[in-house]
Amino acid sequence: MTVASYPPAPREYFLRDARYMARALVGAWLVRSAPGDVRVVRIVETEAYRGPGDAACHARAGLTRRTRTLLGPPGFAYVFLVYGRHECFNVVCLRDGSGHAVLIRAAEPVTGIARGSRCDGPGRVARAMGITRAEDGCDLTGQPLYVSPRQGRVSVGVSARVGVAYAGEFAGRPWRFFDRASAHVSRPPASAIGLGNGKE
DNA sequence: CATATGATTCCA
DNA sequence: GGAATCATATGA
Repeated sequence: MTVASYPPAPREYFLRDARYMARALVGAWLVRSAPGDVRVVRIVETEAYRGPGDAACHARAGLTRRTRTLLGPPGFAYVFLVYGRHECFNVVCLRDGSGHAVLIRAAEPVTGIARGSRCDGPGRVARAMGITRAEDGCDLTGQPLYVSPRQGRVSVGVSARVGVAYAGEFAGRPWRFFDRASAHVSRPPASAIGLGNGKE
């Protein structure tokens, strides 16, 4: 397999609500293609963040230094630091100023990922792909970092988002999506099907 | 300027 | 179970 097997998605691919974008990204590929550094992972878990009206979305703060790319045009990377140590990688979508984005929460190593390096968990995905805040605002429709659409079918599970308990009624919205067949989802899918996970 | 906290991970 | 660790957002 070469990078040619994973063509970049065009801008139009990103012009949709985060709910649909998040679902579409399950099974899609995230590719880093730079001279001497080719990495590919298969996305298996995502979450939708839906703009200023979503109490869990950073866009609720309005236009600030941090939300500049989140509130920018679709098809670009929104990368932020959480808990002072972990970078989180998001795909901005829908339309310029909408504040919609999809958090990539977990992936499966495909190519160029160091052996033993895990990709389950948003901080780990970013680290495995070498994504830092330096990539914030990066255009995702071409090299060096891009998304390649899913090939084939995927059975997608749905659950509430993780780590957003502070968001009131929005904490329970079923805006997390994952590949039911993947062993690399960051949390047990059991929490997903409404059976509860013993917490919260 | 001061302070609280987080879209998490790692270790005990 | 709890600490780590710092940029951001918010309020004085």
